[in-house]
Amino acid sequence: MNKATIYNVAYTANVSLATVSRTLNNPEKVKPETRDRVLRVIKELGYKPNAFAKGLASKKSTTVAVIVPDMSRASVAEMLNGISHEARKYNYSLLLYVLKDETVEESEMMKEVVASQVDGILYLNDEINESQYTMLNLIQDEYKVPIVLANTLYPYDNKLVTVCIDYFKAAYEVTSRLIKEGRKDIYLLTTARKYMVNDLKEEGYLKAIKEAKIEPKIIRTSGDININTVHFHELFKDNLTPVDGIVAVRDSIAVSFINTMIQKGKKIPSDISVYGFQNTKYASLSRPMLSCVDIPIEAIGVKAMSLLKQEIDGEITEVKFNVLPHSIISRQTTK
Amino acid sequence: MNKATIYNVAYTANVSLATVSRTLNNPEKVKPETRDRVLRVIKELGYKPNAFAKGLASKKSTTVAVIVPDMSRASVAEMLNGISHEARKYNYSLLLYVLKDETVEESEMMKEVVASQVDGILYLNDEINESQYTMLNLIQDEYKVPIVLANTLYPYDNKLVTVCIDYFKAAYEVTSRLIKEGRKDIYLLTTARKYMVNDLKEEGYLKAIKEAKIEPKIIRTSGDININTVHFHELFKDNLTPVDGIVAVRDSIAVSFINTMIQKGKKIPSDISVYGFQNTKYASLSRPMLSCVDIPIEAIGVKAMSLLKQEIDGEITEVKFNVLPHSIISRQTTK
DNA sequence: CTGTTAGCGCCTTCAA
DNA sequence: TTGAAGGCGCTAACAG
Repeated sequence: MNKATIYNVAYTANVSLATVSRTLNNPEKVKPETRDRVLRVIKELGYKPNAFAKGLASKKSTTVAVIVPDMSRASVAEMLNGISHEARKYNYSLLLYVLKDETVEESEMMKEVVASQVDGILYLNDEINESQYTMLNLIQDEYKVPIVLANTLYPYDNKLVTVCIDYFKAAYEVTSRLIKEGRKDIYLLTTARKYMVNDLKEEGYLKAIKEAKIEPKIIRTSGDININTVHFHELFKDNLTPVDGIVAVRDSIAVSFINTMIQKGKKIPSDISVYGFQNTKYASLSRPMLSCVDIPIEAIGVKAMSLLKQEIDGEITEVKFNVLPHSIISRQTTK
Repeated sequence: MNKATIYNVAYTANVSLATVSRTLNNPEKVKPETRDRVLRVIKELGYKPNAFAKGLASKKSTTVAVIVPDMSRASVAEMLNGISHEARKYNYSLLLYVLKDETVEESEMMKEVVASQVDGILYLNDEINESQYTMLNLIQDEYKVPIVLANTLYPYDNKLVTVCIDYFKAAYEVTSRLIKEGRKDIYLLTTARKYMVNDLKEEGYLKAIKEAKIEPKIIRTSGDININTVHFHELFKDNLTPVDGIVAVRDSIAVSFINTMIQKGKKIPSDISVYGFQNTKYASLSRPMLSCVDIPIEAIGVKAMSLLKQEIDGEITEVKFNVLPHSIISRQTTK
């Protein structure tokens, strides 16, 4: 049983508890010899400071909350790798909150998050709307707890620090590439549920389409693979609806579209060129391998965590929007 | 700023702080009228108990640690959905520790985990070996913190509560099915890094192979898609090596094998039948859709969390091994 | 450079 | 049914 407290250490090292606390938190303020002695005792006794007592006394937890929409989204999981890696550098712990199947209201949950005394909040929910943004802003102001948005954004305001890519531009670019390939019937495959990030992709798509003076075609489908597969089958049932280009807002949607169409005898990319979005494992595991926008998701996680750490340390960052560079990966589903 | 403490509530409700504490933790010990009054004030003031003070005083955190090997593994992410859902029922928080890219020793990290005062630990790392198991056991005994293993197991001992499926049997079953299909050159595709769960799958495979008196063929490859794709290309380069059946320890390995072989002109399943393991999204997104062992991963998460909760509450469970039923899903890569 | 002391906010006996 | 008081383990002035 780890009953070693700071008192035990102080006693056997023949110092006061204050000295023990110092060698741990401000080593430079302790004479090297005593410091070494204390350190030795700490090791001997296997002493680890009690996180609660420390937090209560110092008002800091070295813990940040991570709010995610759904763990099974590949992008979220990969971002967490980056966040975790960076957090370890600062010795920060991660408190995980999954919004999926939410029974409590989100604002209520955020208050619980704050009550858990986290030093900061990482918000990875891309399905953000105005009321949520306002709520987050309120939380940040009222409780003085810094919040960083990662791989999402709310472009109409800049109160919250944000790490993202230029979704608009990325969508514009891939759509333009399809147009340059000579594609005329280019569909955007997006989610039925509307939200900011996908709205931006839609705008980028529309801009390129309008510039080329061709007709925009948008299919709003489910994020669920099984549902959208059925949906695609239905939509292109007769094989008469012309389609020769695809921009999908998620890799998984692109892959299930490809599977559906190949089953119908279409050739990819000769008949239809396809771009996905994100560059998850789905993209490398599809056949043909999916061309897509590469979102540097781990880097976004790392950057978000490091900015949050800065905010926690009181280094106010003037630049709220941190737009990381994306790239376009040409694999086998485009020419 | 949420400076509302228990004192504020007590003051404006005209009671002592003890009463406030009671209405929150032992409501039945408070007269309904006072209780209602206190509750009203709590709401008015937006009071949320400080988690640190509460933890320090009560010695409980209502927080469990979740130790995972790598977030980007689909199985891990999906299990977390289940865990999170169940944890919410008990109002438990999740502290996330990712082992990937570990710089510190695992036993050292576990001590940090314990120092963070979690009430219990969920260990989702399937790459467990004897020394780790011993270490976990030590932690559980020494610090009196319950540990539950989820989707992994160490079959040679039964000190730790475990939730898993019968990996051995599952592998035996799918291998047997391939044999019944008339397959003769059945490969096991497993990871180069040896670990318990995959060793069990290997044993199940070997048992079926031996019973059928055919030759076992095992390929140990990487968990990394790009690497194992190259590996498969190399191994079956000449197209002369006979192969007509596959059991892969992970869906992703099965899918990359399929892609490689189809590229070489093989037909699935007429030339080669393939079984994967897990039933992740990769299985439904492959073409043809992957037949595989279905591991009820969310259910494992739920069960693990609920057992952990029981242990925390002192309800010692006699049954250490909880083997959940798996099933075999026949899709398009088998006859 | 080190020790003393007063909290941090809450829970939990013990009395009343 | 309620209140008073001690203490959980640690940090952070303030002295020395």
